[in-house]
Amino acid sequence: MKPTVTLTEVAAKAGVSIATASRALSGKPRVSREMIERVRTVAAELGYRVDPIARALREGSSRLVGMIVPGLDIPYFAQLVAALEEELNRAGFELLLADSHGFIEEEVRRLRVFGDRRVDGIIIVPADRTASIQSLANIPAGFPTVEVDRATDRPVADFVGVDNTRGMELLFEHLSERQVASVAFAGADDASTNGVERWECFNRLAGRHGMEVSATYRGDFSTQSGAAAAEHLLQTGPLPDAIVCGSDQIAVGLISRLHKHGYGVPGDVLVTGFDGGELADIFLPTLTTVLQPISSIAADAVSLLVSRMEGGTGTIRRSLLAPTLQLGESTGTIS
Amino acid sequence: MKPTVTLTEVAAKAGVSIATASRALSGKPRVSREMIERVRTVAAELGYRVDPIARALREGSSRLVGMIVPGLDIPYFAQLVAALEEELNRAGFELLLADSHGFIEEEVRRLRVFGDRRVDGIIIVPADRTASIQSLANIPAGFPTVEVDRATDRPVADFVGVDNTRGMELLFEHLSERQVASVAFAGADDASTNGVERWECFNRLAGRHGMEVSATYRGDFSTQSGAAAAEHLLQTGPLPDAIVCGSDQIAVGLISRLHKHGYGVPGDVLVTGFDGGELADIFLPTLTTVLQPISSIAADAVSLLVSRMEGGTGTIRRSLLAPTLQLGESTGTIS
DNA sequence: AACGAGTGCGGAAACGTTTACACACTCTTT
DNA sequence: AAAGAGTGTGTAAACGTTTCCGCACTCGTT
Repeated sequence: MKPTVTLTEVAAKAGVSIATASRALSGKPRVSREMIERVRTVAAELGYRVDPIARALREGSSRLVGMIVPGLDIPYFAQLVAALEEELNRAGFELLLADSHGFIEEEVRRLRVFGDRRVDGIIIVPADRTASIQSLANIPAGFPTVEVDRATDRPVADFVGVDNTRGMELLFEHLSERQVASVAFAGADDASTNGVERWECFNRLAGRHGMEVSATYRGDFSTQSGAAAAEHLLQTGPLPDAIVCGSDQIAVGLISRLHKHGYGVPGDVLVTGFDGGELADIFLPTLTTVLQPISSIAADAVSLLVSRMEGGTGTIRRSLLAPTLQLGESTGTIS
Repeated sequence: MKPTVTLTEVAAKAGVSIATASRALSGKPRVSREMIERVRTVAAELGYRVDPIARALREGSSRLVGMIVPGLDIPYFAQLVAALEEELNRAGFELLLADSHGFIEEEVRRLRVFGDRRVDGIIIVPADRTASIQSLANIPAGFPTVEVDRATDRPVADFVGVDNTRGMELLFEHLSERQVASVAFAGADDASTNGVERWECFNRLAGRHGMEVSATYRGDFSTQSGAAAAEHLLQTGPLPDAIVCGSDQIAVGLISRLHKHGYGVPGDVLVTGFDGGELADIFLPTLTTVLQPISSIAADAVSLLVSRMEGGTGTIRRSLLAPTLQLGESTGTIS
């Protein structure tokens, strides 16, 4: 699978030096109009395509972007990767994908490989809010990097993610309309900024809307965690009017478990999710959730990355994108 | 993000030529024991790591494996990618990921880029049973390639996937035990081998078990298709005893839609899925489905690929892995 | 008429490896 | 004692680009 036709051959056939051929093809100045024309034609005839490896060696850049996620099998991350891959491709980059499985050591290891491979930029969903700061410290300062979905505590790179505050506000407005007086929280622990922020927003907004907080459970974003939350809530007392969950996965895990214990949603308790996507639409009941603007996140992340790669310097940016409320049956029949 | 320390520096510090240094590090013969020791120590001290780009240019291989899937946002493919990424990494390869979105043109375009990038192998889930033969024709004969999950009609590369026949047999044995007398099918069209095979198996096995086939619907593997199937079945007459679906997505889409029309599962009709995974476990009702041996598929695919890369020649292989039956509530309460 | 600036092109170096080849040396074999 | 077979090491070429630099030439300006 070696390059069939090299620049040397193109140059030879066009009767010019490889220097001129290179300039003609790459659109660099100091080449005459007709020369450009001639070389281009020959190149097209021969089906020449520049060898990315040779170019990378010479230029020190590869038109490759490395991405690290903590768990590809998590639907939300899969969607994120899908959106980013498309966006990167549109911008002319290939995607080098790695899964950290949530381990810091894996994260640093894969980041190192990315460095060796001379990726032009890095997209990362940090495994841990604090520990990942160390992983990212291995990246040279100013290297095009963007954190997606979750941020690190100290702003060490550009960040693009959903506006958790706005999302929770939308949810509480809705719950308020539904006359909810008591709420419980089933979310994630402090390992991720999303875990922290959604939790803080929950408390603040429950207070602001005068709702009583009956119980809280914090694990991770998985369905198993949702099930565990259900058990916890059932043990600590009577169910509240509504349960706010940190992700759709948690919500369905929780609903599923409540169901096993004979409690129905929205009959016995209202439930909300966070993320949106296919799961929310097809689950029974369908989920009232906060719909993440995934394509916007992807587009924003890539454009941020590209601007950095083009030398765009300046202070670290933080881009929070507004989500939308998606109504489902889990907070009552849709009117 | 350039390599900080090169082989030249290591050689200089060790007081040897770069040739010897290279041989010492790569474990090639014709170097003395103590020299290997010396160079290795110096390399470690300096934190030297070989530059994959320079090596790729020289050797013509990159320790990169390209993978193409038709839709990363499809949960099953996401899981497959996750499993393969892990397996590849274990074998010392990085994953270059591309999404064809099911389009042949995208497929050939991305394959071409893979070629330019000198990937050492290709893993592909063909977009189309027949059209993808042409895409794959662009790959030089004998180039390490493996089709996963779906095969092309003509065997043009090694294939690893689930044993559809076995899977469907497991399902029908189960349905037979449940005294099912009439069945309907909601599966995918002829674009993929899985679509074809599961359909053929369904017909064959329904016949063998003496079940009446009430209706059939064939779209794609999505939940939308499942919903459409539900509508179709409801229109064509009374519901059968059981509905066999071509994927879990179809199953949940179908159940969801049946629910909207007031029909319950397993109360009014039994439903089976195909694939297994989180969705099947948490849906209400949980799904009786055929659990794909994803890790085995991934392991097999990579080992097949690696053996080809090591020069393993020989006839094209076809590896069908046995799935297992996973019981859920959708075919009746679990005893 | 001489000069400087600008333009078009080619030669060759450089990116960091791996490896073919040559050389020197040590044993073993005749 | 000469030849042959290893063994350890170094020199240099090669992979395919991009680009620095130098040369030749054409203008427009003094």
